[in-house]
Amino acid sequence: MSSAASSPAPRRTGRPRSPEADRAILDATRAALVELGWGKLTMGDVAARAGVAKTTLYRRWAHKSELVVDAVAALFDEHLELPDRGSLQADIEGVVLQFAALLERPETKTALMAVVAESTRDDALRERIRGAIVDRQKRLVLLGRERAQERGELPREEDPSAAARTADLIFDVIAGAVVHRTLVSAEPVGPEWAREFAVMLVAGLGAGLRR
Amino acid sequence: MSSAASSPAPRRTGRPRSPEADRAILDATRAALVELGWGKLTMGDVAARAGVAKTTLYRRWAHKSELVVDAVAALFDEHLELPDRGSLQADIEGVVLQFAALLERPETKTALMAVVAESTRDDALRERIRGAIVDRQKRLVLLGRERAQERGELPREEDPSAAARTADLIFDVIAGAVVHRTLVSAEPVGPEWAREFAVMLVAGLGAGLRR
DNA sequence: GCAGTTACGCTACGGCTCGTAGCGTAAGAG
DNA sequence: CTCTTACGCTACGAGCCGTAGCGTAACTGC
Repeated sequence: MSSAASSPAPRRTGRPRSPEADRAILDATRAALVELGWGKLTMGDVAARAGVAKTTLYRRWAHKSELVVDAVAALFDEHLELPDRGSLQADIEGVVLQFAALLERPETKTALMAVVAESTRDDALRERIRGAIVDRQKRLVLLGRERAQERGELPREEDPSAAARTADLIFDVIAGAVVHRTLVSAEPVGPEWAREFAVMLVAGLGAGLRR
Repeated sequence: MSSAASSPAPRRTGRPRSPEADRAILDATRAALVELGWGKLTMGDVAARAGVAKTTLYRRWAHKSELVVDAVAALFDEHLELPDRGSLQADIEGVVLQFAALLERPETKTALMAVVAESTRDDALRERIRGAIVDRQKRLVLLGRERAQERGELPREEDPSAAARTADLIFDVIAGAVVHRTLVSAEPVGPEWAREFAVMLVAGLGAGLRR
């Protein structure tokens, strides 16, 4: 969650913000993304769908991109997890298929790249994306590595900074490959692709760390 | 090149389109991307910068996204090549650094994700991006693999469809990782990162194909 | 209860961008 | 020298943005 404000004062006096309006707006945003896509989505349209005044919308989100980040982040919260599938390769295949399924959704597909594009010129937006989406994905990588180390599939790296760099590398490789395959190459990510990718990555990790 | 029209009839009668205007518009587009970014770039502004009437602009490009694709594609033409660096790993490092340098440019950084985002709802735009940008990148992958096979670093795959799938996989991994690192993680791609990435990928390729 | 504070819905607005139309003029082709 | 197309210019309706102003609703603290 953590819609708009959660910083210092949780607001103690006056009429509280309506949680129904929050939900209605985020739902309406996702519906609008599906029907119209990022480019044609307008604040006025979202407000109308949500049965809410436009001013109510602007009280919560200053810009379209922030609203969309929050709307999409909820999907990531719901649909990203990493059950133990028994091996590093199986875990990678699982998370790849899960992430790909998220990107196949029309809401996510049209919105994710757009907000990332805007974030290249907006530091606050980039931080919002990081906190709401990216960091949660990265946690899966850290968890998967921890499990693999417990299984003895990956060595434990002593140098913490090197370990962090490796985790970042793995994260960029996994997330980047899935995003590129789905959105740039516009090809589906099926079980075969996930398998081939995971095979390659596991082999690369083993060799790279065995140096 | 291949700016706007190159389809059937190269237009034989009447006043020809001004090549100076073409160049001026594309230059102005890149300049506007640097100063304003994708989001605030407007057709009117580009026309003014180029010293050209807005109507002249709309005669060539129907939408902002198509104009920007052509403007950015020229950069890819100029700055992407694959000199033989002697080994597969060195070739990968080289192309990664080259691609990353392109993505670090403010024009490219702000524009590339934006047009890809729009292309998820616009098939014509996706084809334009593919022809102007993606296919040229992919050629480097094919060239690099060919060289590696001549050096004996990679086996030759008999099944052509499997070979094509492998090439697509490699392409998505390389391009995706660099894009994700640069635009989502917002971390620089330096020689160390390129080395670690290339080491991992080469190891993964060797093992994956050795099955 | 009652005052204080904040959220809400509604309306209206100026400002900006879009994409097009209409005109007179410029530049090549036959 | 005519035909055809490109060009610059101006003007325009349409749509969206983000805000202001108002009266009303909801909740807190005295």
